[in-house]
Parts: sequence; C-alpha cells; structure tokens
Amino acid sequence: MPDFVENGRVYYNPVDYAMHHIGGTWKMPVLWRLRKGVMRYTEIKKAIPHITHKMLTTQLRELEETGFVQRVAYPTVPPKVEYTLTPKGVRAIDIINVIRNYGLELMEEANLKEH
Amino acid sequence: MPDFVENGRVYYNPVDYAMHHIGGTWKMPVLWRLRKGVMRYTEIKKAIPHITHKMLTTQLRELEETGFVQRVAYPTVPPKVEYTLTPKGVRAIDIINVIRNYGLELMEEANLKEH
DNA sequence: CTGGATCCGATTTGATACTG
DNA sequence: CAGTATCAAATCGGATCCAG
Repeated sequence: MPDFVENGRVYYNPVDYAMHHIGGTWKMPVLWRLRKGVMRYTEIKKAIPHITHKMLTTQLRELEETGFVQRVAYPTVPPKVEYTLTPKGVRAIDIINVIRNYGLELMEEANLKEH
Repeated sequence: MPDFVENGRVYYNPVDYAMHHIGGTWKMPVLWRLRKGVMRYTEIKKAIPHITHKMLTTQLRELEETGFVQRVAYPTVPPKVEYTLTPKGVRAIDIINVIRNYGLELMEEANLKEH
C-alpha cells in the first residue's frame, strides 16, 4: 500500500487516513454526541466531560472542514450556533459504534482480570 | 459514562480506552502485519514503511504488555526474536479491518472529489 | 539481530484573557 | 453565547549511539 497524499499531507495507510479524520481524543466523542440530532455549542460542551473550550472549537472546525459536521449560525444576540451530522458524519457513527463496543469489551476483560 | 481508571491512568470513555490500546500511528500497522502469522523483528521493520527502530521496539513492547502480541526470544547469537498475535491480538484484527475499510472508503470519496 | 538510552525538535493540548 | 489569540506544559517522534 503506497503513501497517499492529500493537501500536501502524507498518509501512510488507510487506517492512518481514517484516524486523521475521526481520531484524536475528541473527534469521536463529539460525533457520538451528535448522533441523535442537532445540538448547540454549549450543549455539546456540557455533554462531554473534561473537554476544554479551545479543544471543542478546534475539533468542531476541523470536523466541519472535512465534511462530517454542518454548522449553522443564527445572527442573533447572543449568538446561537447549531451543529448537526452530515451524511458523512452519520456514516462515521457506524465505525465509532464498532470501536466503542470493542472498548467496552476490553474494559470488561480488564475488570474481570482484576479479581 | 463515568471515567475508567486503570493503572493510575484515567480513560474518558470506551473509545478512549480502545484507542489507547490499538491507536497511535504504529500499533495497528504492526498488528495488521502479524495477522497472517509469526514474524521476526527485522521482517516487521522491513514490512512497515517509515517506521523507525525506536517506534517499532516501543510499540512491540507495549503490545506485549497489554497482551496483544507474544514475544519469543531464542538465545542464539545473533539473537532471533519472533512475534505472534495472541487471541486478543487476533480479535483486534477484526476492528482494524473495519477501520481500514472505512479509510479506503474515505480515500475513494476524496479521490472522486478531486476531479 | 535486537534492544535500550539519550538528546532534542515538533506537535498537541490546556489555561487564560479578550471580543462582539 | 460562541469564538479567537497567546503562551506554556506535556507528549510524541526521530536521529543517534552503545550493548549483548
């Protein structure tokens, strides 16, 4: 499998490419929270423990640029901004679900071994 | 979903936990190469483009500690060391396969859009 | 052949302050 | 309410050297 270049960035393999889009500490949690429908910025922030303001905004920006999330801003005062999954984002939920279930599986094994 | 603590380390969610075990740039490529059977250190190194000596050894060490890979060293001169997947490692291949196919899917979409 | 250790630059992340 | 900018801390990764 040769390298894959996009926007001047080199990806070593398909896993690398996929993880660049939905990987990192925060992208999957953000997508996962949006799976049931539209959410406002502050809602997402409250729903994800530990995430900082900076991390949430940068991750949302990247997910928007890569087409996983749609951002709709209402020009009101104070501002109101809504985020929803695009079809591409909905597709990602399938993958996240697999990884999530696998994580639960590993956690169970780990728990069992502690006794 | 509350935090999950193991070995003094805090995991925020099941995805976080799973990715700590098989995530990062190199763990999945290493496991993937081992899917067909036993390999020696240098074989793996040659099979994975770009990986450095340091990264391969540290990732193999971690995969061994977490039970994904078994290491067998033959006390010969020069040394000969063989790596194989454990059942836990074999199980991980299923997940990697899903992520890998998803990556291929995203890469196709991206290629189509470039024209 | 395989592995460990060190140094150092690059990248990522968090805390904080400021804005309309 | 939502977003941007800046700075510092932490983590990660590569190059290199030494060893059994």
